[in-house]
Amino acid sequence: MSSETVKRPPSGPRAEAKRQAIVRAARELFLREGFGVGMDAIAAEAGVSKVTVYNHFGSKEALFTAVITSALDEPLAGASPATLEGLTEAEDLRAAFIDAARAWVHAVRTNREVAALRNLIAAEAHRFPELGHAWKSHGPASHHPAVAGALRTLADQGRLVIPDLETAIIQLYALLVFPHMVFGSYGTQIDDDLTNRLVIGGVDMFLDHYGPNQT
Amino acid sequence: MSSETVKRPPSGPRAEAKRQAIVRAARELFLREGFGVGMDAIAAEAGVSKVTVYNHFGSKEALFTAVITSALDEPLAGASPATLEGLTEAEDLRAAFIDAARAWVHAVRTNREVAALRNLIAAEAHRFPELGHAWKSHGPASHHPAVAGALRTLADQGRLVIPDLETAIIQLYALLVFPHMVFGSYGTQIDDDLTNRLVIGGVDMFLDHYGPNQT
DNA sequence: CAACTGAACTGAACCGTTGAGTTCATCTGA
DNA sequence: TCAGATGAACTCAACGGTTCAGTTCAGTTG
Repeated sequence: MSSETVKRPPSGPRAEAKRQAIVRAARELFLREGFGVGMDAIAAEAGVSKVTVYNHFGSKEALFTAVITSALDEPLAGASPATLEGLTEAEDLRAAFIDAARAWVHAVRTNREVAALRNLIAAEAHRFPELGHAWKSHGPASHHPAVAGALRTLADQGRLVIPDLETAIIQLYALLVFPHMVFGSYGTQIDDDLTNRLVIGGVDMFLDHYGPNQT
Repeated sequence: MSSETVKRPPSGPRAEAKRQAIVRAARELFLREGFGVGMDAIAAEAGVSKVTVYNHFGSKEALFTAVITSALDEPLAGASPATLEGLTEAEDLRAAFIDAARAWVHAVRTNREVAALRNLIAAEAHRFPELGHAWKSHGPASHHPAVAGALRTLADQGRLVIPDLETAIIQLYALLVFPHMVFGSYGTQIDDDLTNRLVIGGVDMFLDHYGPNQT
């Protein structure tokens, strides 16, 4: 009888290179054209034979999930945790807050791919139910704890008065990053000037409300 | 020569009923299954022959745009403009503000279909470029002027101090409705209790910052 | 009321295309 | 040598859209 080779993904150094090229091309095309893009197009974009694609990933759906999961681990959070940490020991809280907010907003604004990914997943969620969960857990929840920790520390230091931490966190997100996410999903972008005013105004509003001077 | 009948959509009482049934079924299936759903399925769901569908709408794309545009005119804004108007002549500004905000948030939260529609359009935007524009103009921009008017009036009355109206409007949206839109597009919903805290906290934060007592 | 009319509807078969996935003989490079 | 890559040709199913012969139904006429 024959050698009974069950279909397994190829391994080896060159195989890995091809694999990366395929994922990269697939990601780009999925993002640009949606899930409806053809496998031939993906193979061509990757500079690879269609058969090779099917040797690595057994199906289009498997390739799609591979793209999503790989994209999930990669660009997480940007530089936000570092600046968030520095917040608790800053001398000028408002200035440090504005700096951190600016970096954070910049990360959200430039990563247009993240928004596109979210739309893709939402649109194709019915075909990949388990992907929604993976996305949600890797989404904003990832550096959510960092923000929570920073706010709690500031409250413990007496520099902020936060009666309801959960609400405060969402409000902070809302004032700083949600506008860019919402407008982005509408296809429009907030210009630099308005972005700046939103950062400063948002921070001032937040500190105005939760600062120790006020009730 | 022959009767030269150019293809025109059927008219008459019975035709109109069928047409509505088709649009309703198509909307439901597009929302649930995405644009990839088959015309046969839509016809079946509408209790109608596929030919009838093609007699009314010449193509799948035409049907899709019909669904979108019909959905655009229908549930607009809810009851927000009325409550917004009452704001400028309310005795207790905070209480009236909270009432208005609650109604507004409720409208956004219950209309889960609106969010799903937005995702659909975003996902299929490359196939229907003109639809994105129609959506944007009918989206939040529709009662945006009402909010702007109310805030301006309150500022003129001296009950609010708003140096930057554009920023203030976005902040109001951000504090009250954006959280529900963002979470909704992630597939999760904000529970009633947190919703309530966000409404009250958001209004307090806004009034705290823009009220005449503060700078 | 019965017969007629014509537009709208039906059901099923059908066509052409597209796209996922496979097969296979052949090439390539460590 | 041999696993992995290649390309071209192929299968198969789904889907958009059409055709057609026959049916429903609202309204009109005698």
